[in-house]
Amino acid sequence: MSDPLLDSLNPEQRAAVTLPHESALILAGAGSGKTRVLTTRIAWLIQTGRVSPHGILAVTFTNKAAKEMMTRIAAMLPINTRGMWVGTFHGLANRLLRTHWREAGLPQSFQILDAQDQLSAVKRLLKSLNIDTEKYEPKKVQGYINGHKEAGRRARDADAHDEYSMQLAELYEAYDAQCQREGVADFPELLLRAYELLYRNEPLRQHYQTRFRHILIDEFQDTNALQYRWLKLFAGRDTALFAVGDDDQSIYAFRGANTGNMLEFEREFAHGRVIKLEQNYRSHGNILTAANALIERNLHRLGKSLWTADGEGEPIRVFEAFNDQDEASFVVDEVKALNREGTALSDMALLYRSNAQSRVLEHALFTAGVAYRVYGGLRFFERQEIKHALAYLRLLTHPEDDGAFLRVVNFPTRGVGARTVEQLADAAAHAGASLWQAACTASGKVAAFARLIEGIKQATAGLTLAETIDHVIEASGLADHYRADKDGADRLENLNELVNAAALFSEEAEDDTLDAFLSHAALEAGEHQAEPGRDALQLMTVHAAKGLEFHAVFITGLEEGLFPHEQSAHDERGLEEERRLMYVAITRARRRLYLSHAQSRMLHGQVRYGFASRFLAELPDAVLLPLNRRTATRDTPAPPVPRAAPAGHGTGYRIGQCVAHARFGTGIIIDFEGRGPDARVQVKFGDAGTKWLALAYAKLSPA
DNA sequence: CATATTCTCTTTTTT
DNA sequence: AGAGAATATG
Repeated sequence: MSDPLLDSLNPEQRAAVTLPHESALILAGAGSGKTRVLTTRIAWLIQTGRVSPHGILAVTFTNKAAKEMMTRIAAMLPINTRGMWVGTFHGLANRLLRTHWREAGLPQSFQILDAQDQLSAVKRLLKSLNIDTEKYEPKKVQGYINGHKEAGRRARDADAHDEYSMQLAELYEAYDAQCQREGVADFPELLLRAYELLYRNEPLRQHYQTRFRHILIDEFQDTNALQYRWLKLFAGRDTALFAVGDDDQSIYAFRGANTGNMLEFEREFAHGRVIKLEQNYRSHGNILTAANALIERNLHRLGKSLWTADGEGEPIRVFEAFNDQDEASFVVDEVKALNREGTALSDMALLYRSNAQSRVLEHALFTAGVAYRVYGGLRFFERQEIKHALAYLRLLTHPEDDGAFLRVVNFPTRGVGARTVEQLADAAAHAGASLWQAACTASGKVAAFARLIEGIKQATAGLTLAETIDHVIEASGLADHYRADKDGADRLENLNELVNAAALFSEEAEDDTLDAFLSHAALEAGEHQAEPGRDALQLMTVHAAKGLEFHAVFITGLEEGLFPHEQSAHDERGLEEERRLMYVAITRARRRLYLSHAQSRMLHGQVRYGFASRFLAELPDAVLLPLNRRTATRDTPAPPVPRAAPAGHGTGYRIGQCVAHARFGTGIIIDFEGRGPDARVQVKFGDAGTKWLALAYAKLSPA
């Protein structure tokens, strides 16, 4: 029997899509059609009448993935998908809490704190309790709180044995109390609250457990402890869980993702029903050979090996540059050549381990006139001018929000300084009231601010969302402030863009209240720099590249200390995660892959000398094509000789030079100090690390 | 109270 | 190098 949904699937994919009503784990390698299987499964379940859209819960990690899933399902099924719950963990938790806010113990219009907001809330708490921020760093406290929430632990469940941990637990408790008082919830709180809601509320739990007959989870390897418990709670006796993931692509362990959930899931739910999707439809053979060889070095994995029906394809090109600039110019040349041969710029990606590395690359691209687009960095709803405008809006709908109050009480400056705010905070604390309430009974400039907000509230009653925001931007003085600022043009434009975003939101969303828009802003921070339509080279970190694919991929900065990053290279777990990251990077490429490293590069304002990444050595030589120094032609500049590094005051050594030591082996001179008999050099050795050596004693020889 | 200056800290990041 | 925060100065 032929079914158009299933015809184009391979046997494993088809088996996964048509699994009976039981839980199962799908181990889906990179490029094996993971999303396709997930969406086809949903379409198949509905089309064959096994479940109505109402009985489906599909969870992803990013908004992008959720949208993609919706689009694909809609393309396969000509029915309305309204009743289906498809979204991110946080989006779905938010939906649940908005519906059952009373049972969850939240105010109806509770606000969501993003990571920035949360950090300032923590700082504010520490300040109000007179806590030494040297000893209890705000970031650490935030990490502590989130760590516990993500493990499903409240302050009372935190183990506190010594003074330090007891204090942390108390801070956690006080922080939650502050949030409750102000009617706000941070990201992990959304999940924990939703979890507790269902956990404690039997009828509600039963309702959802009966309703969702199929729960499907994407990128299962990225779930943390709380998310896993969350899923278990939603699953009733008759619910089938369909988890799709790839342990080899787990790159978020550093923020709590637990690959162990996959093993746990297999034991608890799948009972051995595991389907491996190993046929890769993306990359040519050599690229997969390299990826497989690399990932096999990891000991902690479920085991899986990609293969392709395509040919070997081209070898992987490896380039060693003198320095970061040389590397960048190599990339530019290759990109231009590929582009001339017909590859669209947008089908090529430039990947790096950390955002800071993009600068040099951008500079070279800009100079060469190559269009490019950088992903990452500040996103729309995270910009300060946008956050200011949103804070005014939050104050309108939810005056108890002290965080919002503090953000804008003196922005634009209206003569309310730190001193005044402190007094206000004292008054509020005494009266057990919010800053807003205290402000309403105050006099002078604070009272003027309160009148301003009241005035805006009245003036915007009955206006549409976009009109309201427009009014707020003008009446608050934000617009004037940025108009007066000579560098404010961009910010002003962004504020206009916010009004447009609101208008668009009103058109698309079912619920276009101010509260809904604010949730939207917090949960979906917005595209990075939406500038579609233009053909541009894609620049991003390896993390940001997960889930994407390109004709040609450049992985740059393959040096020890950078990739693998030195922070992670010390322990086995960190190193395995770095290796998975490299695996993700390699498997982004369809046809052509470039790996480059530089002998030296500017880092934190100074030149650093590094060795080639160990990951390069872990790839089989047979698939690599070392590109020797480009043959200098008339129009290429002479190869940059390691720049006239400060000579070692006539000692015959210079920075950047390779030397050999009887005991430590070979290394590179990275610093120089003193002169004459006291002269010392700092040498970075391959195995022995970095050492200061006195030239008078150490027997060094040029290598 | 607002603005200029110095100091500090730099992995990855979604929600 | 460069941003953001803490701190000194007008």
